[in-house]
Amino acid sequence: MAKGSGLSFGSDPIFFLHKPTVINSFPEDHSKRFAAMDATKNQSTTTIQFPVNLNCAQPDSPVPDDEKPRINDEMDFFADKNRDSKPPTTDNKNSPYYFNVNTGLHLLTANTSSDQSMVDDGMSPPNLDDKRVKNELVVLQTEIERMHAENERLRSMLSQVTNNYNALQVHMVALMQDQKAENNEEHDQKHSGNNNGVVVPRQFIDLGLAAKAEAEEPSLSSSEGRSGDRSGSPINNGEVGSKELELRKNEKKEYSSGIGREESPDQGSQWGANKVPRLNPTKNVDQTEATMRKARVSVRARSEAPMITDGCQWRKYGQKMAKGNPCPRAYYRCTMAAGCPVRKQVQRCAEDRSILITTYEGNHSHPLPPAAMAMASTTSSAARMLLSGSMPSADGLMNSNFLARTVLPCSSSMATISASAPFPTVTLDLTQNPNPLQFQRPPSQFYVPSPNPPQNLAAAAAATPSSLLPQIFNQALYNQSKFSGLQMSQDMEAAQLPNHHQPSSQQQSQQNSLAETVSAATAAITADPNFTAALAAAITSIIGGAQPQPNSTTNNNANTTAPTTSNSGNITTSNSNSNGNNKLCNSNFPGN
DNA sequence: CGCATTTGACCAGCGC
DNA sequence: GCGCTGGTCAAATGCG
Repeated sequence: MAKGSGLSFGSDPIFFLHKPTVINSFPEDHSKRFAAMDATKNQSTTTIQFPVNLNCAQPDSPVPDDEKPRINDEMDFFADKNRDSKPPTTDNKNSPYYFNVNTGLHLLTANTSSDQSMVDDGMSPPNLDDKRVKNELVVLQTEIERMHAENERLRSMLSQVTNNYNALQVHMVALMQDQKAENNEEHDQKHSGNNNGVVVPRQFIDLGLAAKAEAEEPSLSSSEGRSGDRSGSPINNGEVGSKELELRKNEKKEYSSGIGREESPDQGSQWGANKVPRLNPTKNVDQTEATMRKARVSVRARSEAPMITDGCQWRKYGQKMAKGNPCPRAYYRCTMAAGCPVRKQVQRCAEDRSILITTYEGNHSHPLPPAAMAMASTTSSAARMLLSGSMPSADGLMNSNFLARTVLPCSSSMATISASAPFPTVTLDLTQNPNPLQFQRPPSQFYVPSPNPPQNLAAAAAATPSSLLPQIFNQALYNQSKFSGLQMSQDMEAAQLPNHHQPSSQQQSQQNSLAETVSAATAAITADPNFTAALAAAITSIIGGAQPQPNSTTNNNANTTAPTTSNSGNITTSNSNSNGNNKLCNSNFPGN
């Protein structure tokens, strides 16, 4: 089996393996060994689907002797059906042409039916022709170069697929949004008398649904009085920045006077929108549904850094002491674009302060750098799956499994989905290796066991010092080689979903594969920001996408606004004020 | 001086 | 109604 990684595009076989029957191109005794091996079946052609390897040897790197083909390397040789030229020999012009995926070396084989003499005894030394050997060397050189080009082509193809995947996500979200909006409009016309026919412009959604859910909330359909809302539509981002202060003041007045607060939780106050009535049976169904849509994605990762690097820029707007945790909770909002509704909370785990808990809510309304895209894709996908399921029900459980195994396959052993909280939360626990204890979870949480422990790249990355980075990537590569099998199981699970939730099988397998890659990348990135840059670069090379923006991944503090001055390791909790509320840490970041 | 952070105040939801 | 809690605001402060 090839030792490198492989990537399968869906179920379509790309390369086929044919066992060579006659070897006449290697000066060593490999030809003899291959011939002996195939003497009894030299007419057979075994066709095995096999993924193409994207990490073949570089053309100008010498091939050590121990990497030259061995007898058990037979599986490493691929018939290259895409080659556009035949080797310059006359007796094998109709033969399949093989290359070793590990070394880049090629085997030339004779026609199996016309060159029987070379395989009969299997022990005689090869009849080497110096001229032919030279020719073969030239061919090898050419082929190595060709493979390099092919490698680049495949990378480009994969990059294209990645882009298509993201585009599909956006498109699907848009379609779902349109459909939902139509339903809401019908509903509003039936049940709301204060709409006045005002149609609120739909907000642009980047990757996820949470912001979409905001737009879908019936309350926004009656937000006429909030037209000056600072959140506005992200489409108008350019205006938001200059008028934000004024709008905030106006909003504050409305906020204080209670105008529209209940009915129009604005996007900019998305986190604050949590203050809208929680799961209250006395409220109408739409409000409950809207509440359920305010999904959060929480990431638990071991990190000494004050904040995990997710590729986005954040501005701290508050810090509070939370009940039951001596570590303060910090509140951040995304500042990569004015009006971006995404917020996050950062807090140390009370039980284990080496664990950093980052909770995201909302979806970015602006383009993201690749590093941020990984996180956004994972979190928004998690939220999407969460929102699409009816959690307390059996169906919800099923969908939750589907979530963890499709959207979050790499961290499926650490994915918890809480339906008991006022707002559904997906928790990605990147701090633990899979073990039986992981099942000791509160009954209110659905815990998703790992179907494939080797996929726990996240846990490996989280628990692994940076010195073991190569192993992480080896695992990632190994993980990629599992794609075909994963897709199969995922497709089987997908079959349980209603038809209208299913993309085409090709789209699904494509999305699943890429989602896994993205999830793996995200997990690795979030696990330890100390080697984020290396991870991001390597992951990017794996998925063949654009290189991360230099300042988005190489310096944790350069692209975030995380405090950098309070790394003393001390935790200082101030005394509570008069009502015991709003305890604030004095110049202490929650991560310390 | 501009920007980010800090931090006291404020508000809403919830439980009693 | 009251107190507790979570979340946010915005003036004050710090920093480059």
